Amino acid sequence: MSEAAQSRILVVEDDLHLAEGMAENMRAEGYATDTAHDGQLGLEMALVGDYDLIVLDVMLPQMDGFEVCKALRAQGKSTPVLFLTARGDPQDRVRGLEAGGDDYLTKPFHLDEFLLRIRAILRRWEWFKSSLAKPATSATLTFAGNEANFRTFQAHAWDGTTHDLTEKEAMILKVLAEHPGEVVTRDDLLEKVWGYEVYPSTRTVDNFILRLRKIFERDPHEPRHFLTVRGVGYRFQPEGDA
Amino acid sequence: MSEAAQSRILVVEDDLHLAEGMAENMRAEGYATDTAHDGQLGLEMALVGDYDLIVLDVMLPQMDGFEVCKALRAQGKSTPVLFLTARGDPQDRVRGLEAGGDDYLTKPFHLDEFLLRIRAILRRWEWFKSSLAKPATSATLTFAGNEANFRTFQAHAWDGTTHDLTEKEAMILKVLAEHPGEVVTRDDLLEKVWGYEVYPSTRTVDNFILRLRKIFERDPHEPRHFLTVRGVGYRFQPEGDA
DNA sequence: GGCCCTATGACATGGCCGTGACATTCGTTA
DNA sequence: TAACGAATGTCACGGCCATGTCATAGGGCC
Repeated sequence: MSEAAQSRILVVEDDLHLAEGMAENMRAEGYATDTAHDGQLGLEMALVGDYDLIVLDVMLPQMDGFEVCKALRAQGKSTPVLFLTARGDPQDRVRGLEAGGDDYLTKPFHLDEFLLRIRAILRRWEWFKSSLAKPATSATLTFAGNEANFRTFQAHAWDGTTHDLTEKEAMILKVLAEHPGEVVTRDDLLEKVWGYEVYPSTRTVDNFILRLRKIFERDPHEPRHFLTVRGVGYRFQPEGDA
Repeated sequence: MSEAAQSRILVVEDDLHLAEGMAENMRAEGYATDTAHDGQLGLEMALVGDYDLIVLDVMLPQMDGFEVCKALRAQGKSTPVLFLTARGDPQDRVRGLEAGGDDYLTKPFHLDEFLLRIRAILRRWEWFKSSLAKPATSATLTFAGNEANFRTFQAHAWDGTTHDLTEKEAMILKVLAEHPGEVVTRDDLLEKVWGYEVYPSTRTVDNFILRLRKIFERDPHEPRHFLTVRGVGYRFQPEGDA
């Protein structure tokens, strides 16, 4: 598993045996895992480390899982949290969601299910999907006679042609569109679309910009909407000047 | 809650007070509820009535919940069952699943949690059944010379052939058809069709897409209606382009 | 026991994405 | 203003992974 895009997971669980077991299995799946055995330490690590997911036991020494999660959120950390709880306390699920958790699993659980949840949470484009959830408008981007639909992954260009967008194309377009007129760094794009600590070589991003230009620009060589800001990144300009 | 497609729920619980409390709350949520206070009666009602969900206490006079469930299944009833059990017996969950139950909740439980589970279980079938309930049109899907009837589970393909759809085939088709043109994730399909907490391995979904293509596509190798969006999911396109 | 439906694994395949090479443009300096 | 270096534009190739596809196993029901 030599994935460059290795997800970093923090396991906060006081049962050493269980913690190590989970960590082991996740490593086998290609995740990079750290463990903490009490809430206090867990919180510190979560705050400092740049994790993609935190697996958080509810019953913990020092500080229980809910508190850890709340503290995290209070500090502005939005790392996804998967709660683990012993069965028998039906309120846990509700409390977990209230505390800002993302998912919830009761012990004892099946390993398969555990890994499935993790995978589900880690999907890069959770943000992408969730951003489409509510306002119907946000699922669509319209500019200069172009129209891109993030739900259908289809785009209708100004010249009447229709294009199927790929996953990355759509995501990059969405990131840019979310900051109209602002410069978006390559690193911003990489982080949003590819995830933390993934740095495909530099040309990669350019290539996708290139493709977007080819689809949406009247003259790809003379871009009016996907502008380069030399040394910094790209800027999306919905209203092409005359 | 004036849903025309009101879900019918049977509560089998010997604690009269608790039973009435649950029924009350569910009614407030818009469900139609009946109650039975022992296993024997519960089983009879379950067999006769057309319920969408049965909430089944494990500890019951006459006949315990597991037996009721087993008997139900033996009679070919596949109504979803939510078990209620007093805390303390870790094996209950396993026994419940073995008996053919769908979910499991330990007493005492939080009302929110209870309703949450109910909603989750019902969601699976509710949408399917309710969509068939009223407008005759919605029970039928027509596209590109194909016609599928979700009430009869029969499909007439463009080439004149007739196919009997299986349960899963029909449900997957319906999920896709409800979001024409939109990309539907595998996870979406799994959740909608299989229900939460059930995650068949990845290839399963593909196989059903394959079968749908074989039935409805002129050239299954060159699909025009059941399109793949690599890395994301599938998209149903009623109007095949020329 | 036999049938139908579903789930799973193995293998083939095709497309997306990443990479590097080269061309080109921009900014900077003298 | 010309020249040089660096950043970006652009293209084409190839690997890898998601999907297509099939055959088979398992499970429930008759």
